[in-house]
Amino acid sequence: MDDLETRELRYFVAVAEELHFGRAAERLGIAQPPLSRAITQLERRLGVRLLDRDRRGAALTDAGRVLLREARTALDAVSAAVRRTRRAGDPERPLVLVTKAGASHELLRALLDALADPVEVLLCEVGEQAHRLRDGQADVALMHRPFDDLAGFDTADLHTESQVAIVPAAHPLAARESVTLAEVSAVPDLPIARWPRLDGTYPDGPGPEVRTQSQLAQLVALGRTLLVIPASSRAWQWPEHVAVPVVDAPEVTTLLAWPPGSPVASLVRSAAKLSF
Amino acid sequence: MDDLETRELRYFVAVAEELHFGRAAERLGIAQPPLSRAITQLERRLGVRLLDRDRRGAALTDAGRVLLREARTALDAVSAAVRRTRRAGDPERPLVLVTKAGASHELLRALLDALADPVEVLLCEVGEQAHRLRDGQADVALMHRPFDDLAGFDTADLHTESQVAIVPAAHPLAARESVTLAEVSAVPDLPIARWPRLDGTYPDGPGPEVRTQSQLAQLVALGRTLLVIPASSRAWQWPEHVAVPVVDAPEVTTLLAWPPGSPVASLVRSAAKLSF
DNA sequence: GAGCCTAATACCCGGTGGGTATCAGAGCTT
DNA sequence: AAGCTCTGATACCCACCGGGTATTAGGCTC
Repeated sequence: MDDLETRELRYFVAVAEELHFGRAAERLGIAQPPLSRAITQLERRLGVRLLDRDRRGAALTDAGRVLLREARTALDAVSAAVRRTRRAGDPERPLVLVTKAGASHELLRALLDALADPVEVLLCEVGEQAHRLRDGQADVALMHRPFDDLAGFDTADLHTESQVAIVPAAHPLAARESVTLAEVSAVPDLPIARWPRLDGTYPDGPGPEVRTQSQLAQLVALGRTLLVIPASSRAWQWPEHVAVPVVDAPEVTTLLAWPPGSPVASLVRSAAKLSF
Repeated sequence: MDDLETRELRYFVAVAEELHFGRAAERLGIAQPPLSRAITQLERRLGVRLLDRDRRGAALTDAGRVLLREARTALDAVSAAVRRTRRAGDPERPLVLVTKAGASHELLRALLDALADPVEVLLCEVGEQAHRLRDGQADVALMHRPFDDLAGFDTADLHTESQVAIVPAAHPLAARESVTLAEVSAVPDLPIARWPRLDGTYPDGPGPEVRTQSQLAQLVALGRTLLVIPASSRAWQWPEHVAVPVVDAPEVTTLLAWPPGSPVASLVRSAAKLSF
């Protein structure tokens, strides 16, 4: 009566994301009628209307939005169970550490040295670490406060530092000893790039839209945007750019995060202590 | 190939908990042969041996222990999805707050007043709040640091206080201005009670074993054990007992906890600010 | 009103989850 | 040592249900 199967959750997520039964069915590799029936049955079992069907598709109800969020985390948890169990059965399983491209090499190197066991490093795009951790693709993540979403993880701080602005050497700001956030936000010819939100849409603003680190690097190199980043991120500093301290930007803490209850906790904590 | 159904997880959890196919099958309401087959199939699909079958039952492998832990959290997440979706579809859904019996009445009252919306209060035993939160039976929990397991939740502190020891008025310690943890631990005629661990076993020690608050209350009332608790817990202080400050006991923080990403976050945060 | 695009309904089929009956092997008991 | 007992595994069958195709039912556009 009240235990759903993951299949039903997958089906619902597909429909909720596509908002279209036909496309969702195609994505799932099944025909449209069984999918319609499955969703109807799901609604009957939950006793709740999830979608408002309409002549040109479907729209989520409030309850549907709740289920979409909950179903995603539940499916992640199931995936995590599969991945972690498989890895636990592998005799020479490496620890998987996920980090975004562009994190400090020195710190990463020191960390890998501190961990005696073999470690596999997985690179992902900005903001993706949490998801990799949640669905079991990684055991531990290198993340940054206050940027990354740390909700639901245990953490150990590694390093705290201030931020600098990366500007073309020829720009007026490049001569400054230091700048403020208000100043860098207001530079009209170097609007700050906009990252997508969790739902894939972009906030309004004058800056260019970017999805990946490499897109951003391209824009910075072209002198089309400026960038506020932790001081240690030397990878961004080409000869034709300079780094100017931003006095009132929040401190950035590089830290390790892992799912609560994971057996990596003790290992990682001691490594974090060792390396700093 | 790599997506399990919750049914398979439920079956495995039952076997892993009973360590006996027959009893597990009975608990699940199915016959033993299909259960054996399901577990075998699960092992084949994961490519990992989960149980060492034996003449007198079964024992978990390392991978099996991993799957047991992961499967429980995944099943909790699925239950949470069902509960929260049902509640989201209910037009006059109350917020469900879970607290252990014996928490401060004044604080709880102030909190309920601060929350404009109707709130349903759910009482549970010590240490059970986290589970109620994880499987969606509650939206927010009143918990205590450093006692409760806060892993995986967002929190807002409400109140911090020191601890006192509750001892019979006739006892020598009752005359003291203050005591230390070392002193109260060493009182031979009032050994501190032992609570079960997460797996249900008890740590060694001279004190009586308790499972519930009321059992403990009984023992305290009988003068068979002493108790170190936050100073505000007046409910424990009968006329024939006195409270003696414990100078080196850790401060106890009463706080609200909720699952990350929950829409109650903003509501609860503002209420927490209002009430203190 | 014709044509379309949507989701829902009708109906059939095959796979598989669950049932009973039975087997197989490792301790006990005597 | 033979047999009993308790375990999980195997064999086999059935019925349900998840998935398929064909079709219907609305509502929009032109």
